Amino acid sequence: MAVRVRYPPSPTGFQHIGSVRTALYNYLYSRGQGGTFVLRIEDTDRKRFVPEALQDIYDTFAWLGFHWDEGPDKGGAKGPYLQSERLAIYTSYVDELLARGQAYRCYCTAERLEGLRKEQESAGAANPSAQGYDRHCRWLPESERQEQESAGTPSVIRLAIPLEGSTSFVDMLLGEITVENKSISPDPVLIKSDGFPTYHMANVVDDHLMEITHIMRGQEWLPSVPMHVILYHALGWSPPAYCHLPMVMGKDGHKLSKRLGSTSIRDFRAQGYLPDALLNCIAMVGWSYDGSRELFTLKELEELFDIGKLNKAPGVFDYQKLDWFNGMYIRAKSREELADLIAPFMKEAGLPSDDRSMLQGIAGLVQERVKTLSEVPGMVRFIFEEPLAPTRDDLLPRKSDPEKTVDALRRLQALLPELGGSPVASEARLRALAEQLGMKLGDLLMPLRVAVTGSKVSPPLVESILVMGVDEARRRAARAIAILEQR
RNA sequence: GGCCCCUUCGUCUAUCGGUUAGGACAUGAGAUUCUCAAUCUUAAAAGAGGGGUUCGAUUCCCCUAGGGGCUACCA
Repeated sequence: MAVRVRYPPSPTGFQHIGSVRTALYNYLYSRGQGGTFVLRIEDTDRKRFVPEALQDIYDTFAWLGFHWDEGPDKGGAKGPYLQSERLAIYTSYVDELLARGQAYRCYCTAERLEGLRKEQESAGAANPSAQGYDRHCRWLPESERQEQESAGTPSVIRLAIPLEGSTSFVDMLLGEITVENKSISPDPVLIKSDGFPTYHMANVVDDHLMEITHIMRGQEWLPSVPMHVILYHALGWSPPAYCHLPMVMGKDGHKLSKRLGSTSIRDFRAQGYLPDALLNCIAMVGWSYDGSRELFTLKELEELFDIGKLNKAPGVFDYQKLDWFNGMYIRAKSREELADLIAPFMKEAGLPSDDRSMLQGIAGLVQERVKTLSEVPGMVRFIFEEPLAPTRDDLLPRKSDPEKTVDALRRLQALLPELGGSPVASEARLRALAEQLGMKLGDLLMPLRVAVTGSKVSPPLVESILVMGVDEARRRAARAIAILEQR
């Protein structure tokens, strides 16, 4: 049977590291198996729906560069792929369950449920097992049921979980798992009072109707599997294969959340991470190829991904490692590619971003010393905006007299117009000057570096000057000389 | 509280009974270098604890501990 997997986000927040990893593994598995990858939007919670989040799903995966074969934007034979457009389907199946007595209407009010919860909390250890709904309406006499119906009391529909026995299933990663029916959430809601299905109902019905063969998702779903299995059986279906992935956690050891710094993909994008780097890094949390190789393109991952190499233990997403990955990918780009990537960040920072040869020059300046694209403007701002006037202290190397430094700066200033062409040739001329003065090139250049860049730390000076233009560099050198000559 | 899952360097991981327990990030030291980076070399760094099984356990089983998840008319 052809493999069909799905990624079912709910549009309640932005796509983040954890959700994208789940999507990625599903995608990779579908590619490796020659299967189909389906996107299904689980928008059954009207209160939490945020339209921006829906758009974010499309934007994120377009940027990351992998896509589904069937989905709301793409169509497909098993649609619609928006759960809010499938309401009639869910009700028809729940009617069957109702008719067979496998589900029942519950008229309990939110207040009663709340009171029940409080009661159970205070009962504490005295009543260890029975937590959750007390199944009050499951045993409602027919007369009372009629009464509620004619009174028009709002109701939900609950699944009647078997009171005895146990339910088991096999997880591809975790093996066989068996749970006592007694410990399954007592009679979960299938249809809410607003007529929308809950996740439990919708995902079971849709996975079956969409002929999903494998469910790959985070381990936080593990506890609800027995209940889903019961639902499948109640509907006369058999469940798909399960594979529960280890969770991705933040540095605090908890499930990734907004508060721990940015985890949303759009934020990483804004900070100047490259999609390939991010994907590569995400893929390595919970899966590894052989423990030594860790640089992979999407294409390679598609071929190499293997469920057997998944890890069972949850993993912490390492931001420092992401920086390293990003640096590797930035360095692997060509000047031209990097120039294109840099342009929007220059523009965003209010710096020139249209001159391609200039951008390529900048790419050369920063390529080996930047971890994210957003660092670029700060690193090259001095090229476009004259830095604050340096102080004497900054200009004067330790243990060096002002006269010598001024003299060196003068010589440099005079030499500047002759620079040009290749950085190598320019550097050779400066090296010759240093030799002539009996100085090390580094010592000769430091005052000029401060004069030109405003800092002792900068991209390579010679190349920077060439990008900036020698005239501007001369002006700044002159300014530095003036500062040193002030008494 | 109950149920479920997990447990190798600080972090991501390799090992599918026999290894000096390997790699990577981060960290320290050194080399190189026009500063900073990048690059190269190098150092330190791990099998939670206790029982078994076995000629032999990081590896298989059990217990304990620790961590995480779930326990909604959210997904």
